[in-house]
Amino acid sequence: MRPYKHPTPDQLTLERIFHALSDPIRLEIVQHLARVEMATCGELDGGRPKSSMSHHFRILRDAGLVHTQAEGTNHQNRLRLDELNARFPGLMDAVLAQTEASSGRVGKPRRKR
Amino acid sequence: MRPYKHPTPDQLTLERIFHALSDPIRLEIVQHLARVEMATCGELDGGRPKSSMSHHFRILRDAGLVHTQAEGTNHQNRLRLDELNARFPGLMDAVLAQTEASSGRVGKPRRKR
DNA sequence: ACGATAGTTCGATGATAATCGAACTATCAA
DNA sequence: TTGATAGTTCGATTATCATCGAACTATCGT
Repeated sequence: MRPYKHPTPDQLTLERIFHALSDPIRLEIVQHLARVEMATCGELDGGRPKSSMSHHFRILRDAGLVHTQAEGTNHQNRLRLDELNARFPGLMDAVLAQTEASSGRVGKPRRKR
Repeated sequence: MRPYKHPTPDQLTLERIFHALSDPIRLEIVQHLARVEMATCGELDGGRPKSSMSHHFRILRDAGLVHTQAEGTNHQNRLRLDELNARFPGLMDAVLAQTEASSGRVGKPRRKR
């Protein structure tokens, strides 16, 4: 299970991406990742069970929105911003424009560890 | 039931819009509307039952993507492009960029009126 | 090797959504 | 008023999806 499978840019579809972003939790994850550049799953769980978070990250990964990389015992996630901008110009601008305005925290207040 | 209820731009949410666009039929409807400016429900049904189409148009309407106006016995739909561009800059660019490239017809070849 | 931590996978449950026929509403034309 | 057309609403069925506990895998530190 370790080496995650990420779709290549040409495999991305709007439909899949829109489905991934149509869930409030996942939309917040994406907007949060834009602010912090990188985060582990645990940092964004907001008290939700790990299995739920794993599920959401998988959908974001499969849609091509997020890249996940194992680093020791925890997994770093980052937005695939460059690739998304290249493939769907404007899309992420729209998604992330909301971000700067509303700095509403997504999960835990912001870190510990 | 006649006078449709359309959300105002400030009532639009990305989440709702993304959900609306996460269905292949609805995504095609939107991309098609961008090409033809206006169309009745029947023009885009692609052989599907009216009740299904009515359902999809309602979701597009409720999400604020489409404006529907009754004209006699048939109802004209148009994309709310200006308002969408104002509220979520870049979003529709991304959605419609696919359109010009792939001119794949959505429903029936292109009817009268 | 042991325990702890981070995350995944599995499976069940409940919620949300798509599909479609049938009945209904509204408008127009004869 | 009758018939035809365009679309909506209702209700049932099915499919898709989110949620979460439990068991599992992998890595690190001691």
